[in-house]
Formats: sequence, C-alpha cells, structure tokens
Amino acid sequence: MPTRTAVPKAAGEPKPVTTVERIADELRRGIKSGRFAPGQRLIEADLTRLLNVSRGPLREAMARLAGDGLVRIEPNRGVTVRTLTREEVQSIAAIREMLEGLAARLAAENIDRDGRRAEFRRAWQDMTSERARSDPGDYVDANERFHTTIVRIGGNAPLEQLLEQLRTPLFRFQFRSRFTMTNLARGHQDHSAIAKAILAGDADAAERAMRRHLRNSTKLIQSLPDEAFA
Amino acid sequence: MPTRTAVPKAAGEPKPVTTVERIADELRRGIKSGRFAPGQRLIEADLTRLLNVSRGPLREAMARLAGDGLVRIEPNRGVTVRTLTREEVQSIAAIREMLEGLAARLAAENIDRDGRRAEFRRAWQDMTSERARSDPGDYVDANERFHTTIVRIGGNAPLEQLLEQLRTPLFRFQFRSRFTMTNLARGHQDHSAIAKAILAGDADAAERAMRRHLRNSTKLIQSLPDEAFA
DNA sequence: CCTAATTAATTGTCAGACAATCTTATATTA
DNA sequence: TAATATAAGATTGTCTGACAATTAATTAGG
Repeated sequence: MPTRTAVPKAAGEPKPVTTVERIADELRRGIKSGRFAPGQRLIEADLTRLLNVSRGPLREAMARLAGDGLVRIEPNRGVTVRTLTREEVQSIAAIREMLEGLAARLAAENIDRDGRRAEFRRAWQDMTSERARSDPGDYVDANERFHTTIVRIGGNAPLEQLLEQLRTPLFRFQFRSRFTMTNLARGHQDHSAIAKAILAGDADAAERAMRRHLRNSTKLIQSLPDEAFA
Repeated sequence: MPTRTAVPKAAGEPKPVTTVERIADELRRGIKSGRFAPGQRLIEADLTRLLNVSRGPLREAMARLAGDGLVRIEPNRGVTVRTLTREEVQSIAAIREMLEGLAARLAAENIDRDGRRAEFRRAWQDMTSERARSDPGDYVDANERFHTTIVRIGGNAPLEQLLEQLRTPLFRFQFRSRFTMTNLARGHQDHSAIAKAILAGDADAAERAMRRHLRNSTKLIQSLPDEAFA
C-alpha cells in the first residue's frame, strides 16, 4: 500500500508546500501543455490514482482551478477542462488588449527603476536568440517570458496575476497558429516596436504598440478553423 | 440591531444546488456586507457549526473564494478575508479604469440591440430616484446596478465576471466615503455624462466619461485615512 | 432501430481519525 | 521585570471509509 503522505521537501525551492498546491500545479501544467485537452472530463477516481492523493485535496484543487477559470465544475457532472468558443476568445482578447496595453504603459513608465532595464533587455534578447528562432517550443517560451517580464516591470501585482489567468486558456492556440514565416515576421515587427517604446520610456507608444500586437495575435487565432474552438 | 446587508440580489440568479455553492454564496454575501471583516480569520470549526456542514465542502468553498480573490489561504495558517493596502487599491483601480471604460464603450456600441436601451434607461432612472437620493443604502445599490447594467449591455460575459471580481473587494469602501453632498454631486455629474454618451451611442465619449468617473472614485477612496486600509 | 428498464460509474457529502503546525499560556532563567 | 524556553491547546492538512443522489452506460423489450 503506497501511503505516500508526505512529499520530501526539496529545500530552497519555491515549490508547493501543500498537497492541494501540488495537485493544482500539476493540473495547471497539464492543462497548459495540452495533456489534458479542452473539454476533457477530469474524473476524480482517475486522478486520485494518478496523483496518489485522496479525494478531499483533489476536489479542493479543482475548486481553485475553477476560480482561475481553467476548468468548469457542473453540479453532479463533475469537472471538465474549460473550452472556449470563438465568441469567448474574442471577448477575452478585448480584455487582454486593454490590460496588456496598460502593462506596457506601466513598463515604459518604470523602465528606469532598479535593474528593470537590464531585466527587460535580457528578455528581449532571448526572443531574438538563435534558439528561439529555430525551435518553436523555445520561441513560445521566450515569447511568454517577454510578456510576463513586461507586466512584472510594470509593478502592478494584481495585473500580473490577472493576465496570467487570461493568457492560460489561450495558450494552446499558440502551438497551432504561430508558425508560418510571415506570422513570425509580423510578430517580430510588433515585438520590436513594443521593446523600442518601452526602452525609450514612451508610455503612449508602448501602449499603442502592445495593443496593435494583441489585435494581430487575435486575428491569427480567429483565423483558425472551427475545430480549434469548442 | 440587525446588521444591514446591502447586497442586491441579481435578477435571474440560479439557486445554489450544491452545498459547496450554498456555502460559497453565504460567505460571499457575508464578506460583501462586511459581516466578515477584512483581515478576519475564518475558522473551519466555527463555520462548520454555523452553517451545519462538514469540513470537506467548506474547504472547497474556501478554495473557490480564494480563486475569486475574496479570501487568502495560507498554508497551515488557514483562511482570512482579504485585506487591501493602499497600493493594492491603486493597482486594482488602474485595472478597473481600463475595463469599466471598455464596458462603457461596448455598451454604447450595443445600446440599440434587443431591449437594451430600455433596460439601461431603467437603471439610470433608479439612480436618480427619490429613494436613491435619500437613503445611502439604496444609493449604493442603485449605483452598483447602474454599473453592472452597463457591463451586461456591453455583452462581454468574461468582462462581466471579471469586473464583479474586481469590484467586490472594494465594496466596503463605498459605505465610508461616498456620502458628503459634494461627493454625491460630483458622482452625479459623472454618471450623467456616462449615461448621455451611452444613450447617444458615442463609444469614445462613453469610455472617456467612465474612465474619468473611475479616477474620481479612486481619488475619493484614496483620501480615506490609513485605518481604512490593511 | 428506438425506447425503457436495469446496472454501473461518478459525484456530493458526512464522520472520524491523526500527524503536522501554529498559537497561547505557563514556567524558567537571565 | 523582561526575555525565553516549554508545555498545552487550537487549528489545519490529509487519509480512510461510507452511503445516498445523480448521471452515464448497458441491456431488454417493443
């Protein structure tokens, strides 16, 4: 009988302390990576076996994910990975356009605090590195880091958390759409404009550039065939 | 004296079918009304007794509220009603300014769909009614309905949910600040401008007016003494 | 092949248990 | 007395097992 109650605590790492947190982390990762597909049912019995936990913490973790908008809980019908209709994608995109725009503005305003300019330069260089240019996975990662760095530099913590929430359900679309050469080129133009504006401390330009970028990305996602949506 | 809970019932609110939902509802109301004060610890044993439920569903409900940002869960230290620092209030206000502005824009764009113009007129009249003008509680209710109506008319469901989340932790400030005559007058000016722009279908003006209103409200909240914050 | 009855799977909740951790009260020491 | 260590109590985190209610799957009957 595998009664693995306590996880060996890896010292020094910002790792989940609690079983609930560990489960939530695991599921979050699984959903983001696509291992749990949108619409898929998450059955308690399966997951308790898979993760070696009891139903209590598992259900708590599910409740947290539901609060984050990653899964849907329907009474007596259980939990499913959240799906998005075209309309919902559009709605979320409109929200993101406003908020990522705000984040870019804040980043431009605060670029000269602490070591933020250096931090931003690093993220920006990662985007243009050879690795990111050749490997799609690396590119997606660098792209995500670019955006999260901008928000972090802005220094609005609630905004950081909120954008994380809004991006996650859209994440899977990136793997399908982004990788034609013209798309990459366009994305690069957008990113350049954003980076330039932020480094120049031009808040208006940064916001404008970011919003334009978001609109372009959205157009790309919306051009996907119906099968990509719920 | 019975505590006055000024939490308006949403129109077609679906009744909680599940114990977890009932608990979450109850606690949400309690937090919004101030019966559970910011910073207050929510102890499982007390609440299971108070609500006649077992720990499982209670903890699930807590997890959902945590996802909504209403409470904080700290490992091994339990659940507390979320508190806000001045800085956090400012951060949330910046987000709200963008999103309520978007909502106003969308409302103006969609004011002539279905019966939305009539619906909006009703909410706007409630604001200026005698009842709202005399009783602070009624005014706060009408004010909340005014804002939620605008978002609903805009037709962006995720935005509706998000703004609900962002408003709730700020709700308690309304009871302390809003009620000097000059404040009411200023608020009325703002609201008039918003209503006029929306009814005229002028999206730009609606967004501008709403953002101005939000900035004014924020200034009011920020002018509160330190005791009002965490 | 479609509909209804039966069975299986799954969820929602409860109760009790116990170790780990945090908090408070008490005793000890500088 | 103040600071600190220690013990006692309170609270959380998790597990197990149970059972009714509901939903999904299967089989039987028309």
